[in-house]
Amino acid sequence: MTEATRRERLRAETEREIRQAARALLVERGRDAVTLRAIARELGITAPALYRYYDSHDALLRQLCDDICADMAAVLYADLAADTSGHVGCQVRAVCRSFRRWALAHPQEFALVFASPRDPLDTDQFGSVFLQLAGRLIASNLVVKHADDEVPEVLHEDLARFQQVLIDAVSVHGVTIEDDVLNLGKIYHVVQSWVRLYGHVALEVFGRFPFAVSNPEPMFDSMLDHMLSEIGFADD
Amino acid sequence: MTEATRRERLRAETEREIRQAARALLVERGRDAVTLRAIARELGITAPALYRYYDSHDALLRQLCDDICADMAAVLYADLAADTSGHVGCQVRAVCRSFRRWALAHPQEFALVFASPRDPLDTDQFGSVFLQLAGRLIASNLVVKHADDEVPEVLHEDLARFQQVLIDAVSVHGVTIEDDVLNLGKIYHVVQSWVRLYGHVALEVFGRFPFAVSNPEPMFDSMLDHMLSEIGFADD
DNA sequence: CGGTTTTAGTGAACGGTGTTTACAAGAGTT
DNA sequence: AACTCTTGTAAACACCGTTCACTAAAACCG
Repeated sequence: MTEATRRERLRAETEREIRQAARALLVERGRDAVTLRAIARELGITAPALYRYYDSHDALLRQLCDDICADMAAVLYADLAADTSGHVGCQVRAVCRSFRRWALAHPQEFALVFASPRDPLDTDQFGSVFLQLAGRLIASNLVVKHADDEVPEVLHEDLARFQQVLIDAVSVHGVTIEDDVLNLGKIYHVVQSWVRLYGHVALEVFGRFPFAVSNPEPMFDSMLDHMLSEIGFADD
Repeated sequence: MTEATRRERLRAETEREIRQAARALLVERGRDAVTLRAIARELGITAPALYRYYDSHDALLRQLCDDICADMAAVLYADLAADTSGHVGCQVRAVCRSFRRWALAHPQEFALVFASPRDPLDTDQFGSVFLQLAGRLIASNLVVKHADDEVPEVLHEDLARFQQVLIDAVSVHGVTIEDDVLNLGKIYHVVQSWVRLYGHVALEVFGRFPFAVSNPEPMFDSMLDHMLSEIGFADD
């Protein structure tokens, strides 16, 4: 069965251990603790050996980002699947809550993936996760509600492109979106929802609300309510 | 006039140069380039000498954060003052735009101050800047519009405390807020506005919109419009 | 099988980092 | 002038990313 040679198996195993060690260091002692020497120490090898697996410390960190995104995606998908209500509104709510929960439980990972200046070109898995989830949820049965003329005309081009990206993303998985379900107005509100979701979660993770919030969860839920009703998921 | 001794003046000057060098390094070559040795090199001294001014590298970074906040505050206040329209809605818009402009022009600073995991205890100047600006603008003549019962009851306590903090913050500067102008519903919407403002700006700075936005400014302005109308600044 | 190539790992080295320590030299004080 | 306080230095320690020459073992091949 395993076509891999002995050497390939060992290499894959070592690579797995490297990622695992890097992740543990990030979680337990922060971004700056993810050093080549610390990772190597964990594996019982020397630092230069890691260059057989990654071109540089930077490349390893990028890999780490991708791993984090993949793991987060798995969590989000799982929590989405756990919602058996059949109501899209509930599903959206479940995913948003899942995102917040994940971010609060993994602040270092969140900071690395979602709050580091980076070139917009290099994309990790996050983009596709977002597209898959958003696309899937939108495609289901979102009530058509928003007129295109609500959104400024300058944005039409970008939003139309994003619309196409969304359609392509879900069509890869066999789902098709009818044109009347996904208009520009709706796309715009999806983006606005992402702004609010991300804004709240990041502020909470980074402790940047302008006052001490003793219990942020109801505030988040309240924000979600407004967000969902605004986007048309009011009584789903 | 200058009561300071010669030594005190020299010390203050050196400290100023340290901050200046640290800032330049952050701006030009990123957070990781702000090293004690690099700063010392810039001043023509040796690294251990910096320990006469700061307890550690970490303490220096914290000072850097405060400096950044102070500078940003100065920019925001200036842009606020530059708006001579007399309309509070225009002033809020001016400050929000100023915040976005500053963040885009200073991504490294923004990331350091607004997107680093930190203990919520240690507060830099940002909190007071926010309070001053928000308080001042709210105090002016915001149309009463939002009922308290819109906000979940669990939030009342936190929001009431924040309300008091706001009142105190502006009263220090001689401004008083009448009770009927600042109710919990309004406070809640102020917080929600901060969520959206921060969310958009951070997403733009970090390139984390789910698709390539070729021209984010109109999207920001559009968001601002919705935000202001929601908070009651519609036709000010 | 025997010889060759490919590979994963080592150890030493280079220049960089934060931090501590012992020490010098000047400024301020009495 | 003698003394103290302050600001700097140089040396050292342990850590960092990275390069390079080298070894030993695995894989390949005639």
